[in-house]
Amino acid sequence: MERLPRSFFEDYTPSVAKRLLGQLLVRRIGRRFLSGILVEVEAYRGRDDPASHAFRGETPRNRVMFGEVGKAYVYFTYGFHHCLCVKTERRGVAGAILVRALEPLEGIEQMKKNRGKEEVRELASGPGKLTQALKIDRRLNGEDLVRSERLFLARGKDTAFEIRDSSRIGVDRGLEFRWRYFIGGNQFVSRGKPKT
DNA sequence: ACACTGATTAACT
DNA sequence: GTTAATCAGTGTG
Repeated sequence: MERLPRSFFEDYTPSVAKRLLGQLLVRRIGRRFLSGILVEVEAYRGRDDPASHAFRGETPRNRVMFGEVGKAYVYFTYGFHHCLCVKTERRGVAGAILVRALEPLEGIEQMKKNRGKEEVRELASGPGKLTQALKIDRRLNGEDLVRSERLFLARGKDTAFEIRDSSRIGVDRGLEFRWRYFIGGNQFVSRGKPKT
């Protein structure tokens, strides 16, 4: 299994986001491995991006978005859900990619238990769903995805797919940026609706 | 197929 | 005090 190196993440966030499609997210809990293919992501930046948590600068919550690239930014939202992002750009410049959906690969039975759902399509087809399926919460905020044994990214095998884009889901600002990217025709993409 | 709502927390203004 | 990078369930057409 070839892990993604630090240099993978040190670039303009929308570019990294597109390259992240088709790669693997791996969660290890004890001896158990849960993994999936990234099929939907969204890019967020900083001062130039009104939809970003980092738009108004650094705060205790978003500080990972300003640190070393390749780390996990995990936040809690709507009083219910955790979301997983990957830090990009470079130290001191805000950037992160929200992982919005996975095509489950390993550990599907465990994911079903974690989610309380049987249909594979319901396991990780949304940002809050995938963190529940993989048992990701704020204890993993700041985790180094380049080195961690508990949560990391690896090279995917399939590269033959069509990348589609749209505006980002669940935000009403920054609609001019088409920074949501997903694999065309993939069954595991979330069914959230972009405004454009 | 689509719209609306309740759930529940914490960060931010 | 308000809002949020969401989800599941319910009601309507």
